Amino acid sequence: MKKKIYVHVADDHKILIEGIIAVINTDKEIEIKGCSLTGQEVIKWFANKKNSADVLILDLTMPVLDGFEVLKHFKKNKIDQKVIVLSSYDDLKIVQEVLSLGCKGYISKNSAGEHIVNAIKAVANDEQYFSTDIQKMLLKSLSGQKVPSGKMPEKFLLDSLTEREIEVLKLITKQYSTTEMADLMNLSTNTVETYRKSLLKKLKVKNAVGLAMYAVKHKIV
Amino acid sequence: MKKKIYVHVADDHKILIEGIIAVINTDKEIEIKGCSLTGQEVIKWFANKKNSADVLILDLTMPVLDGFEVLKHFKKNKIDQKVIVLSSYDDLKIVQEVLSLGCKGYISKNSAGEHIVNAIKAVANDEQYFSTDIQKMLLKSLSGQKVPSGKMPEKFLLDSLTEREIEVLKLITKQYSTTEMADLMNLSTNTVETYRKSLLKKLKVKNAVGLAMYAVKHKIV
DNA sequence: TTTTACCTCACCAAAAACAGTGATTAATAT
DNA sequence: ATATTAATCACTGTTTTTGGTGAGGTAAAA
Repeated sequence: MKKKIYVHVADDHKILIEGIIAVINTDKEIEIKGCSLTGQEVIKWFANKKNSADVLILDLTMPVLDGFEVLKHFKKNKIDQKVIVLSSYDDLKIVQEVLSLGCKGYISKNSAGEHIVNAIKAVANDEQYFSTDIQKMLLKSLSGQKVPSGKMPEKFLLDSLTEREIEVLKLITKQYSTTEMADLMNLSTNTVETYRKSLLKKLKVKNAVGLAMYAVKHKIV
Repeated sequence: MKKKIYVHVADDHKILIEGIIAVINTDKEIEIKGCSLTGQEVIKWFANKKNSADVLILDLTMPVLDGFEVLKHFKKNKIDQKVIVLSSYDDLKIVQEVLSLGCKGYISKNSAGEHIVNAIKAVANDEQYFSTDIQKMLLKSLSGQKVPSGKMPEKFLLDSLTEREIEVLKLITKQYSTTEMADLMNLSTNTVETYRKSLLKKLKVKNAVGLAMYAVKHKIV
């Protein structure tokens, strides 16, 4: 019998935690050592010297403190905690961000539950682990290919807009047409259209209405 | 041995589905009869006469068609399907909305997994079921107390416009194109365009973005 | 120094939106 | 009985948006 692997699970949805526990319990080698519903709880739990876990399964979107904050906390305080991120986001930038923050594995929530068990074992054994969709994405980017942007938290989307794009976005919400904007900004209509297309792509919406709704939601207007 | 209860699960996150299945499998009385990842899949599944389920567990946020649209489809086509909504939203208006659309139970994703089993049994037995947090909220509102608004998607209500126009307006804010609306509402594109033009005239705006902004301004967003 | 990000513009093609006019039916109100 | 309103659809246009590809210049960063 190998040594047991102890795991801590953090996600704001209890039901998902229970699902993970159910999946993990099918494997005798792994044991749950506790779970948290917020990033704050995670940090508190690991701050207690009586607590420890070989692997932390970490969701990125949680109230109070999110997964990014937890990873930053570990890095800042030089706590060498093995972390597997379990997220519904599948954007390259997000993956790169958490990897730079020291996470050792990344599993998309869209992948099958068995992957969690494999990931835990790999990471506990000082390897890295990525679910197949994430693996493909990383390989693609390493081979220099462009990776289309995927689902990601909105705070990242906002940052990715340039000044000009935000200008155009504001004018769109004021019902300006492309020619009117080009006039006002002293640009060619082609240029304005380029920004328009770039906005659609970056914010992952279908049309100008989607842009307007996004702008409202994020108080850009 | 009682008669088995057959259940269909719809959620865009496979892992959550697996979690639910794991929880449900602890109870011999209940059996999974299929699952869907989008609202469109749900509708298609139930449209097939070979398929049926006593209870549908329904997420509200799904791609292609969301949970609201699924409930609307059932109501419109007078399909008497027992539905339990499983959502991360905990706003009173959302709960009222889905109840008015005929749903029989509402479980917050923050509640423990055992509730799902209880909910399924209750609803299969023609009762209603709400997780404790939702119950508290409903009681509070029934006793006339104000309920603070919780997490919710974008919703609104409007006057002076006809029902059909409001429907179209709602869909426009969701980035539907005219053909998509015509498809969904079983109308000709000409008709939908008529509503569109009528909206532009009545609300005195230039384009679809103006409509969307109006919708936002005159409602709860 | 090389790479990357941003701003700028062009050309092409298809899809969608916008504009106006008019018409039928059914229900409702006067 | 008649007028109004809502819902439905058609025909014919023009304008705008959307999608894709490509590319030059500049400034900052690695």
